[in-house]
Amino acid sequence: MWALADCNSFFCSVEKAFHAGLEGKPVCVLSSNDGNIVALTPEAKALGLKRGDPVFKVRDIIERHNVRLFSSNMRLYAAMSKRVVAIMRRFVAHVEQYSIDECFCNLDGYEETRDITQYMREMAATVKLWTDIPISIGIAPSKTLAKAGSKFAKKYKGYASVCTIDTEEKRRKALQLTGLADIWGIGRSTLARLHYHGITTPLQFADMSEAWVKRNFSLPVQQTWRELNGIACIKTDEAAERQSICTSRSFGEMTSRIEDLQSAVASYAAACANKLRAQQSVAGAVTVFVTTNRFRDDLTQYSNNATETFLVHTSDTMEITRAAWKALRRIFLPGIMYKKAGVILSEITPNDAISLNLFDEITNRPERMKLMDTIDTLNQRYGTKTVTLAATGGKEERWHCKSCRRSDDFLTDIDRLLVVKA
DNA sequence: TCTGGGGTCCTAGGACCC
DNA sequence: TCTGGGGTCCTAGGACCC
Repeated sequence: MWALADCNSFFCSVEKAFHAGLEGKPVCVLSSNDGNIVALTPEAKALGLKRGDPVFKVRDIIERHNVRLFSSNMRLYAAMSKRVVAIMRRFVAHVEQYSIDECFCNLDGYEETRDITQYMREMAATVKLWTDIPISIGIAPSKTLAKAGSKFAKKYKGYASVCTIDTEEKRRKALQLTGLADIWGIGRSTLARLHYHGITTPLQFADMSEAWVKRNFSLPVQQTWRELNGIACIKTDEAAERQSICTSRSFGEMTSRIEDLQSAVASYAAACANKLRAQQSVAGAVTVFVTTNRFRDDLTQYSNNATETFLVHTSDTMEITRAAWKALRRIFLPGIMYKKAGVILSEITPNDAISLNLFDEITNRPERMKLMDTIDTLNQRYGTKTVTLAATGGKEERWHCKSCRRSDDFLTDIDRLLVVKA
């Protein structure tokens, strides 16, 4: 059996944990530049707000109902996520973290010694008590069914945080009552095709013959069909190392200056290189992309990307930045108002597998690796921007994201510890 | 005026090989 | 004049997820 533990309105719940008086209030967390709603509480949903809504379009609802807004602070959410997962691991040996706010817990073997529904309720209560984060848990023989179960647990108080689908009767009932679009693995396009075939509920879909599903759909949809029939076949075991690493941002203000793009690209390249070194890997290629604001039909639209490859795989910030700038120069056009840029590292391999190259132009690799180590250590100890390349620009660049409602780094910055007055 | 960021996997089609 | 069959690899784009 699998349990899927999902944090309720995770980003909002984290903010609520650090800002008193928000219980039962509508709260939203916004994307970078405070552009869109990316997370919201049930109270905010009840006002008609939706995930993805541009803030400026729903400004009147927000003001009328005094919705509390926060800029997203991913560092804070990641730190809280770590704590939540650590608590889950106290209860279950085999936990697969699936996303920042979801974990699959393998309950095989636990059934024999205890009531797993009660056990998961205990886990949820502990997470809530120790972190203030509410979670909902679904238990079922497959991950897809467990996810469906967690939605019931979230929706109906009666489940007391845990919904278990462990009989054929419960499975059929759950599939009858779940929306087809809410099933994990069924997106917009599959939904449309299922509708075309007259299928409107997950139960109808699950009851089709396997041959029919194979004839009409691709592998992932076939897997979903089997999972809905209680046959576990989806593997999520975290591939610890990413195959690509991307950092991209929309700018606070559009710009046509190559100097702005250069400092933005240098910052993103450095962020990518940090993530790369953190997972002890090296990359074989770097891609830079730039785009204009696709919502402005009054401006010339342009988007392009270019890739530079490395003779020797690397995680060296200076080398990656240099290559990223070279790629940028290849695609930069003057007179264009740019809105966004990004850097992607690919061809990622573990850094113990670096192969030497006869034509390598860098002769002091060991020293440069040591320099990177030192910089990483300094930045870990004294804050992420303590040592950077001058190329990343100053503290106040016009292209920097606007996020005026950002919470402090309560969990990762010693100077930002919450002060409690009792 | 203001519209997110970061991933994975699959598949179809082209290029190339014999 | 007739113009095959089987395979691999790569890539772009689609679909999906959070």
